Amino acid sequence: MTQIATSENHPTRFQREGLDLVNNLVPLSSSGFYLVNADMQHRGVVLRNIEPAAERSYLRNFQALDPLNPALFTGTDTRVACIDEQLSESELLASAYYREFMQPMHHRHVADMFFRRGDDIIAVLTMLRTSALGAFTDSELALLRKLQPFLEFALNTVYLPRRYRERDSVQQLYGLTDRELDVVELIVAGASNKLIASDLNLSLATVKTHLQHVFQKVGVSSRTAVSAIVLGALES
Amino acid sequence: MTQIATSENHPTRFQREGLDLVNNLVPLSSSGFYLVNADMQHRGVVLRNIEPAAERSYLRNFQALDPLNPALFTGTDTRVACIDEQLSESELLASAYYREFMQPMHHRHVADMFFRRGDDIIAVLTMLRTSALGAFTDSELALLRKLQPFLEFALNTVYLPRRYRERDSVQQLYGLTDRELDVVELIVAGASNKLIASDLNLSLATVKTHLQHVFQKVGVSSRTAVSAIVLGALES
DNA sequence: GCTTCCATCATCCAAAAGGATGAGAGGCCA
DNA sequence: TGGCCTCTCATCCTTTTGGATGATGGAAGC
Repeated sequence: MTQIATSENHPTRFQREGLDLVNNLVPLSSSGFYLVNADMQHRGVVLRNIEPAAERSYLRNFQALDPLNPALFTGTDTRVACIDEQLSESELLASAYYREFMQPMHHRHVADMFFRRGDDIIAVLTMLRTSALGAFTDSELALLRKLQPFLEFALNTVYLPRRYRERDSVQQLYGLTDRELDVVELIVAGASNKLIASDLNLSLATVKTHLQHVFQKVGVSSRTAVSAIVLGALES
Repeated sequence: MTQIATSENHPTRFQREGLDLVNNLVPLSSSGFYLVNADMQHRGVVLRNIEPAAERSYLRNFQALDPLNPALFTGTDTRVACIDEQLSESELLASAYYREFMQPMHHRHVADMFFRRGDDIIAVLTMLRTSALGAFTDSELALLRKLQPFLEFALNTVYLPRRYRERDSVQQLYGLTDRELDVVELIVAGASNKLIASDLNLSLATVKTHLQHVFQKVGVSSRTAVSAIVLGALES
């Protein structure tokens, strides 16, 4: 999309690359890659062909009903879960989750790839198909299960440590709120306000408001200064 | 700043994980993952079922003859090269490279996956098969080619950042002139154009001209993106 | 209930940055 | 000498940022 998208520092680059990978390997109508914290809250959501409104609706109303809810898989060592393996077709089609959430979105088949740190699930890659695309075949699921270890390794060792360490220390140092920190992360990655707005699903006005608060807290008056100061603080 | 656990604690972990991945996905009799520097010297070699002596023999005597020598693929965008695509069977079997190197090691089929930073090849994952395992099929090669972008991305975020540390390397990396580099340095420090102008005793117009050239060379369109990219290249 | 944060969005205005283009002076080199 | 590069500066115009201010809904806490 823009030059920013290719920046190595972009916080969601890893997720986008991961989605590219699975989309190249198995046909999908929609997909998403989200990080979860200990409360199973979604963070850093990256979606392919899914409306942000659908994501919000899921979080608000349907997450608890999700047969692939990651909370159901903590303690197991499941790498890839497929909804067709969890429920029979008749069970699924009769469920409120299917009728009220999946069907309106034209999702028929779902497979989730789980990523763990220790026993905790720290990220989920969701793969969705319309009925036209057909069910996930055994060989596709086998492929995905072979893929999972490397993705999990890369996620744990190259991506999350940096991201989390940076986020925590910067947030504490300047007393930033969660949302302000989201904005700062993208500022440091070199994103424009417009890109930040679309990345975080905010209006431009909201981005600017957050940014003004950041300027106040950090004690500067330009985005580049924020970038310089934040990155400087991280080196010490 | 942030040290990446992989490169710090287990320098070859990334390569081992990568080899595990491809060995899980396609049957191989031997495999290797090596990093190369600008002179095509091997570094950080990790081998599966290959004698270190064979590697030394390759470097000493056969590298120059290798039809998959990465030097032959700089400037291309080949992701995965297969020896059977480069040479006909009769050509291969007649070659000194085959008779004196591959055959004694019982290698019959070879595919190499190349990893680049910009145009330079920075790493190669070599996959080897005995004749009993058969040639790499089109679908296997297709799978490997789909895998390559993600591996390349992950490799670049792990390994390469440390290669471009100093001011000099940033200048070389993007072909910046001295004056342009002066400007970049102040950009990264968070300075406004006005401040840069007064710091360097230039007019605002000159600063903007330099900056436009920098944008072109680095391939971005905003100062914050320059900052992000330069600092990203320097981070360890 | 009331207050205080947070997150969201809006409008209006001013300042800064970015894009396109031209151009002159000096150095270097074949 | 002519060509090429670097560094310098200019003008004109568009887009983006930053600053000020106000407003709403929700969550948390007293």
